[in-house]
Amino acid sequence: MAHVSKGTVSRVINGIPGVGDDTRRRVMKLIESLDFHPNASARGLAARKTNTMGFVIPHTGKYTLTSTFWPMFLTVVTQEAAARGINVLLSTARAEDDVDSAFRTILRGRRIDGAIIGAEQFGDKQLAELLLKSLPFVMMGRSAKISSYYVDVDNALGARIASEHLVAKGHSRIAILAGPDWLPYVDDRIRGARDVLREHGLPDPVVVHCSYDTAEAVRCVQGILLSRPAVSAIFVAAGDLVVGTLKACADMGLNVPHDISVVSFDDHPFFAHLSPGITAVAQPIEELGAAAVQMLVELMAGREPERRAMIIAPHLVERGSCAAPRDRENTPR
Amino acid sequence: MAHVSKGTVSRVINGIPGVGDDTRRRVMKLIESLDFHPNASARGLAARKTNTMGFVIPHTGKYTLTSTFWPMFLTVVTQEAAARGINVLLSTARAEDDVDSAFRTILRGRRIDGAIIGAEQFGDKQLAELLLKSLPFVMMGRSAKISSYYVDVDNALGARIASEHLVAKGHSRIAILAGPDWLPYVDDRIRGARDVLREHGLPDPVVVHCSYDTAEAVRCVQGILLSRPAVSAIFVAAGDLVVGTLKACADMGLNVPHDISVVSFDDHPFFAHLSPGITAVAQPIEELGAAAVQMLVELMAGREPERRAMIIAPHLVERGSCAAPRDRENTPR
DNA sequence: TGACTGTCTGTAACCGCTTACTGGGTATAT
DNA sequence: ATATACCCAGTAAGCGGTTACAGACAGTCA
Repeated sequence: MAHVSKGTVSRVINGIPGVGDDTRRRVMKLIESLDFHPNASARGLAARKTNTMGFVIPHTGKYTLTSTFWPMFLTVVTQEAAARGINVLLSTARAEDDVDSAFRTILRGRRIDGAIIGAEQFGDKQLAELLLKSLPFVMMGRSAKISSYYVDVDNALGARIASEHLVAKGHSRIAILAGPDWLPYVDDRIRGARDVLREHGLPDPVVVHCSYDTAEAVRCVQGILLSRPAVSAIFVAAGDLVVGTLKACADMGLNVPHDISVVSFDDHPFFAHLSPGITAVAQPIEELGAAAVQMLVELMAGREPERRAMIIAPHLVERGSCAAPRDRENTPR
Repeated sequence: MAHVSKGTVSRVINGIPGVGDDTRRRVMKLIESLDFHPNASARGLAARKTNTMGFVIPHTGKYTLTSTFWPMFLTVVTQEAAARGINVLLSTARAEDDVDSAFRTILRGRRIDGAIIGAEQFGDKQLAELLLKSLPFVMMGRSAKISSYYVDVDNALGARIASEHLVAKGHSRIAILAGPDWLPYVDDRIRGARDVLREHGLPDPVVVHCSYDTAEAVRCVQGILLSRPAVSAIFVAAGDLVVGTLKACADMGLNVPHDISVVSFDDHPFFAHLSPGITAVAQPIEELGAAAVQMLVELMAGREPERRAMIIAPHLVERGSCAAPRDRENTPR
């Protein structure tokens, strides 16, 4: 120490009271001019906290960060975290095995103070351990397997909004291209859409489940388009399936929105620039990210968040992919 | 310790020789059954290494992870790192300010042992500091401002491949939609394309620089399409500009590839599913990621990498967006 | 003026590991 | 049998902070 003592320096760095104003100023200046930065490991050891949070997302396809949701969510989370001075450790574990090794090492090694986790990521085993070790974490999305703190978009509401939009345009035969059927939110979205149709006295939608693989989406949509009675609109219940849907329509010579309308659950920057622009139910990504980080921060500070779940409403972004229906019954190809 | 000593345990955990086989086995078993995981901070403190690397990328637009390159690259890097037991700390700093605060804290706080950095990310100041503190790092992409270890795709070659493809199809009037002109690789790509045209005795390409914003890309391409003599093909020198390009073409009623051909530098999963599929020069993302991590690992281990730069060749993925030219001179709109 | 109180700063004991160094055994050489 | 060497395992000194506790000093109050 240039002038004074040691423990004191620690106090000023951490903004702990009980330090004279002049002393504080002096030390601050020294720190500044020496460009001193405390060693993270040492602080972590002594204070038992690393100021780092983990971010764990499910991997979809070859490149896990290629979805229409996670990359943007990650961006927001990173930013929110940075604003609070906390770092983000990224984990894109693939197999269960990886989760069980890499992730455990991170957790048990106290490399992070908490985590934000994609709800679909874990079976009960890992989550049980998380809870066991009482590592604070919040899930993105509700999990069917475990009850914990989480943030989520109002999936049912989003589906309702999309469906109402379709119904308002005059559609009555609607298909839903949905994600894997074991995901809670997929169910919620289907239910929301079905409810709307029933309320309007319309027939239940055709529901096709599909993995988040574009090629498979194409096949699924082909199936939908070939089905009879023909549907006049498709509610694509996940942004990752949009491109595949458009592809299938184009391949069949169907014009969107002329021959068939498309609404997406999930928005993405480039949706605005496709032709036509894709009408979408946009997830409130900023809010979701902020809420997740906020909640996690509370948890890490040992406080109890106000609510166990933050459900945020999505909103419709109307572009050009929905129009009034047109009879396609007699124009197979 | 259940049976034996302490420093010994450390030795077996770190696989340091000088430990009897039986002892080693015994300790291992104990560790296993106790589900013991050493504390990362403590190890970091004592060993002066954190087994964590930083990943710093430039932010483009609102969501920094929305580009056609970085998300996939990040995925690969994360995976490669995980395979070597090292963690990835993500930083998506926005302004220079952030870089100067958050990043310094991370670096100087020895929170990471090394980093992979987007070359365009830094002005000389930060890089100078990095070098100063001798924090091992490798850049993704060559930087005009600093000489350091880096991996990069062969930009000129990629541009040549794209151009040769166009020329082979019969195009002679070609436009290049390129990124910001202060980026070294943008220059390389333009140069590569121009060289090919010259070699074939064709006129120099029309070059338009553009930020990585889709709306701006649309405007730029409109300008290109309106220019006379009309071009018959556009070499989109960055994947992020593809959607905007297609949008502009569609808006003008131009069919791709019938009225105008499009090649992209950068491939992306969904390019295959657009109509038509986008013919693209695909960056060898796997190799780039692997090379970057490999290089960084060498550096972190205090070894000297074989080469100062790893330049990897891209390859053409031919799909449907390029066709033989057709005279568009008399069909303005 | 002496006792009491409150504020500010120094002291030192960890935090949980790594690692250089020391020392006890056993095997090999003399 | 004694000396030399080698292989293991134990010992303890940090690594660079945090923090409970103690102590010094100045101000208050009677």
